[in-house]
Formats: sequence, C-alpha cells, structure tokens
Amino acid sequence: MGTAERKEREKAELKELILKTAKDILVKNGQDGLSIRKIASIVEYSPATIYLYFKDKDEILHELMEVGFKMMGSYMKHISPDMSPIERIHKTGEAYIKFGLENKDWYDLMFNSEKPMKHIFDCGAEWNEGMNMFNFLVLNCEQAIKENNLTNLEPQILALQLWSTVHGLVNLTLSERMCIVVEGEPNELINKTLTSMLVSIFNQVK
Amino acid sequence: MGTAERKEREKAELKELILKTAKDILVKNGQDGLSIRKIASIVEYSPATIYLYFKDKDEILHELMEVGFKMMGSYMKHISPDMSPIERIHKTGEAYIKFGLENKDWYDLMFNSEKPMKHIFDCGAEWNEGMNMFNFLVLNCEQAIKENNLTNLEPQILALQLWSTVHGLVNLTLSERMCIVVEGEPNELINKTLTSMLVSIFNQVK
DNA sequence: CAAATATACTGAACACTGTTTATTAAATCC
DNA sequence: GGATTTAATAAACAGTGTTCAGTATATTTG
Repeated sequence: MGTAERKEREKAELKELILKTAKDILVKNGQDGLSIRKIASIVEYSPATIYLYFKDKDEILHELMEVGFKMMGSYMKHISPDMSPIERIHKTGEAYIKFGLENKDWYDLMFNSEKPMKHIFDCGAEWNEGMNMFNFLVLNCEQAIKENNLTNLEPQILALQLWSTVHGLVNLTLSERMCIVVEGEPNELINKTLTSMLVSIFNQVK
Repeated sequence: MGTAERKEREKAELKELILKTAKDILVKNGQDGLSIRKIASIVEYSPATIYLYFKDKDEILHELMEVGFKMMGSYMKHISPDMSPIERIHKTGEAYIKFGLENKDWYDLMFNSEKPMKHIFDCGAEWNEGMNMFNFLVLNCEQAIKENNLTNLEPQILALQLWSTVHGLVNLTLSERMCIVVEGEPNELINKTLTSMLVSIFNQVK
C-alpha cells in the first residue's frame, strides 16, 4: 500500500512549506525578522516541529542561500558566449552589483553571513554555487587574457581582483559607508568605479 | 564645595569603565558575546544602570567603533609624507588589510555593522573617522594622478576603486568565501591581488 | 480485533537577548 | 532635621534558538 509514499510526500511538502515561509519572512521582514518561532507560528506548528525537518537555523539559512544563488542566476541570463570575454566580465559585474543592491538580505546570506557557511563546514559540504560563479569568472579572465595578449596577468588573481571590487562596492553601498563619505548618485558612482577598474585592467570597456 | 565636581568625575569614571568592559568582552568573546547584561554583570551594576550612561546598545557600539579607528591609525603610523603617493597608497592598502584581518570584530563594527551607523543617523552625527580615512586616500590619489600624468583618472573614483577592492578582499577573507573557492595561502593571494590592482592602475608598484 | 510499536507533534523548560518603568535607597541642599 | 534631587535597581515585557520528556495518533504485528 502507498501509505509510506504518501507520508513521505507529506513530509516533503511540510519541509517545502517551512522553506517557502522562511523565504517570505526574509523578503518581508529581513534577516533580523526571520526567526524559527515566526516560521512555526505561520505554518501553524510548534517551534519544536521545525527541528524535525531541519537540524537548526543555520541549515534553513543555508537552503535560503541556495535560493539566492538561483535568483542571482536570473540576473545573468543575458550574458551569452557570443560576447567578448571583456564584455562578459563587464556584464557579469553589472549584474552582480544590481543583484546585490536589489536583494540585500539574499546577498548577505550568500556572501557575508557566517551562518550558512557554518552549516557547510559542519556537514563537510561544498559551496558549489559560489564556486561555479567564481570558476565562470576565472574562465572569462583566461579568455580575456588570451584574446588581449595580457600575458603578465594571472587569471585567478584577476578574478579575485574583479570579485573583490564588486563585492566591496556592494557592501560599502549596502552598509551605507559609501553614501556617508561621498556625495553623488550611488548608482553613477558605482558604474564609474566599475568602468574605471575595467579600463585600468584592459585599457578598454566592452 | 567640590561635591558636584566629584560626582561628575565619578559618573565619567563609571561610563569609562562600562566602555572598557565592553571593549574587553568584544576582544574576548566577539560581537555575538557582547551583551548589555554581560557588561552589567562584570561592572557589578544592574542592566538598567547601563541605560543611565548610554542611550542604547548602538551608542556603545558606536563608541567602540571610534576605538577601532584609533587602533587602525596605529597600523598606519609608518606611512610618511616622504613616500611617493603610489607607495603611500600601497602601504595604506597593506595596513588596511592587515588591520582588518587581525581585528575582525573591530573591522565589522567600523565597516560592516549597521548598528554604529544607525546611531550616527539617529543623532544626526557624522562619520568623521571614516571620512578622514577616505579623504586621506583621495588626497593621495590626487597626488598620484598629478605626479604620474594620469589625467584620465578621477581622484574620487580612483579612491573608491581602491577602497572597494581592499574592503572586498578583507570581507571575502573574513567571511571565508575566499578560502572555500580558491586554494593557496590567503595572505599571498591577497598581496598578489593588491599588487595586481596597483600595477593595473599605475603600471608600477612602489 | 487487540496489543505493541512506530511516527508526528508539542508544552514546557533552559538560558539567553535589549529595553522600560515604577520603586527604593542614599546623598545633598536648604 | 526635613525636603528634594540623584542614582540604582527589581521586575516585567517581548522576544530569541534549542532540547527533551511526554502524548496522541496511526500503522503494523500477533
């Protein structure tokens, strides 16, 4: 009889409901507003029940982080292999920054918070999504170096340089350290800085 | 009679003791381990008493942030006007990164945490320490641009580019996003990236 | 069909958090 | 010495993540 299957399906459904609820709270109330007890009260189970579906809060944050990476992917759909490596790098940077600025809570989960990372280290797991993103960047750097005869550059170091700069720009903006130090439209400053970096590296943009 | 003066002195002393205790807890237990109640129990007053000396926790974190900037200053003492602007920029970057990596909790308070900033916005105050740091960087950029005839560069944008990169490097390292994505000694990777950036901008280091 | 087992769930507790308010105790002023 | 100002606090409020003993229901076994 299919009662075992039905039960398993119901368990999976509740787990999904918990995750969906966590996602909604994150969007509506931010990371500080996201608590196990709030999730529990919305799905109408006791807080203890949440722990039958997730090891702890870090695991929930880790799964939300993965959702964040999927969202980020949709910001980068338009980046095609037809573009030049430099253009690809430029578009990736723009999309990365746009995603970060428009999705602070997701960005923090993905690139700042210690909690999803703690879960990864506790489980001996990998940060596949982040690794894929970085490897894609390294690949583009390799091609850009080859196509432009920039033999003095190392792809990995160049990728680190690019990532650090956009990560820094996003964080300085989100933490309001940038706006307090320099006047001017944030988006314009960010784009100018991104362009400045690409020019300094490749002596061209696009 | 000097009883009013004595009372005032005693109030200032307790305020200083609270701050010193907060500092000790931050160093020993990190930002998560720093609570009003823990401060209160160590200075042997009730938690409510803390609120007679500070508006709220954000104010304490703001004052700790200012201590952090003083600490950072001591990492930059050796940077002298005798150096070339580019060398000054290089040494500033190195010192900034060294401070960040060696003082995670202070760095977070100064450049990541929303709480000290919330206090600044609530009080209509200014982020003087951060501003001074940034202005010093802009000044060095101006001089570097002038001395090296890099007329296509804007000092402010260049400063933003430099700051973003070192800020990104520090954060990616502290949040363990860098070590999980790329193998190799972190310090070496960071120095290579810093050098790579300076070379790409100035076509030279030092 | 009844008894035994397995599953799912929860109440209550533990040890915390920041913050406010009414109240008390002590020191100072007149 | 009595009135007043000041300093400090106990207790409460409204939360937090997490654990565990206990219960009720559903399923399986004899």
